[in-house]
Amino acid sequence: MHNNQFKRGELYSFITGKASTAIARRLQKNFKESNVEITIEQWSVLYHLWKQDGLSQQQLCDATFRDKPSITRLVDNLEKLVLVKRVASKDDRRMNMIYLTNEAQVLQEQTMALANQTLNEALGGVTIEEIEIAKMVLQKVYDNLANGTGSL
Amino acid sequence: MHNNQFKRGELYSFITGKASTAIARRLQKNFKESNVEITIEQWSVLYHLWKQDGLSQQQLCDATFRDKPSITRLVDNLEKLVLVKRVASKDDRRMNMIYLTNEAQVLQEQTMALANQTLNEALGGVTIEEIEIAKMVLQKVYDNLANGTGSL
DNA sequence: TAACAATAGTTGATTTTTAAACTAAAGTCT
DNA sequence: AGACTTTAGTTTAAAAATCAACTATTGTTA
Repeated sequence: MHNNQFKRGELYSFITGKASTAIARRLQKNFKESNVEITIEQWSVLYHLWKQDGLSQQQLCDATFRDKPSITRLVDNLEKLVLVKRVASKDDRRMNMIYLTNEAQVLQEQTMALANQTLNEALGGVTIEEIEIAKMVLQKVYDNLANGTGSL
Repeated sequence: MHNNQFKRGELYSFITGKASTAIARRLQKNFKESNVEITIEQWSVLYHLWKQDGLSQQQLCDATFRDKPSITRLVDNLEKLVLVKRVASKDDRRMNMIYLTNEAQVLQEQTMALANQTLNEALGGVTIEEIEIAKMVLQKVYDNLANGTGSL
């Protein structure tokens, strides 16, 4: 009920996420060209484990914005690739703590470089100020929708 | 090419599209609560047909940023739901023109209202100027990746 | 015209996502 | 302690995405 009298007809891309889909496809392509044989979804899990190792599956759900079954299967596949390891928590036997293997540590530098390269390709011709505003808008959108039943 | 010295570590959401995922989930939830029994993907096809009826499947690929098999199956399912109809083109017998049924016409007003409501929920507290900049950035990202050496 | 290439769409196999129902382990409350 | 609820994770089934191979039609070109 505030001043959001934007042009509705042009907001389709906000819903479909064309830009993020394009970035993900390009990143996947850049992985493939460098013979990095993991999916973007798997990489997004590794990304958060590189920031902090030993997260629980629930923490990975929150971090990657995926639901529990998705994380279960992603961790399944990452275990098959010997990139992570499930370790039962001693404090709470319901929880699995997910740890990176040495094989996964090796991937960090290369894939982060590819991610940065991809973002450079994506953000060419966009100023830092514009990027900051876009980031802020996307974060606000997420916050608006992430909690509660959230009507304004 | 040059001055994109942004803070990389915070750009994760650009890749994962958390915001657009959140919007899509909320829209799906709002559909469900109003007993609109279609998926967001199906709706995205109908959306473009409401703008212009009788598009070919290839045109729907371009409009929705999906590949041909995806559109084939989406149109399959929409035909099962009696929301669209395939009509062989007379000019080019390779092409199917996709037309909305009366049942689909009825959905337009209700679902567009739900989409607007969802966007209002998503964009609360964001100014028009910020939205315009975010839209521009996302469009530029898409253009940067769609043209180049890119796929599709 | 014949040979070849490009385009529109389909089909098959594999993977991912999602919702819903489910098990197991903690926590809560009397 | 016993009943109830919550939390962490798994499983199942359906929709969708992706990659590759395929048919049919159209366009190009020698």
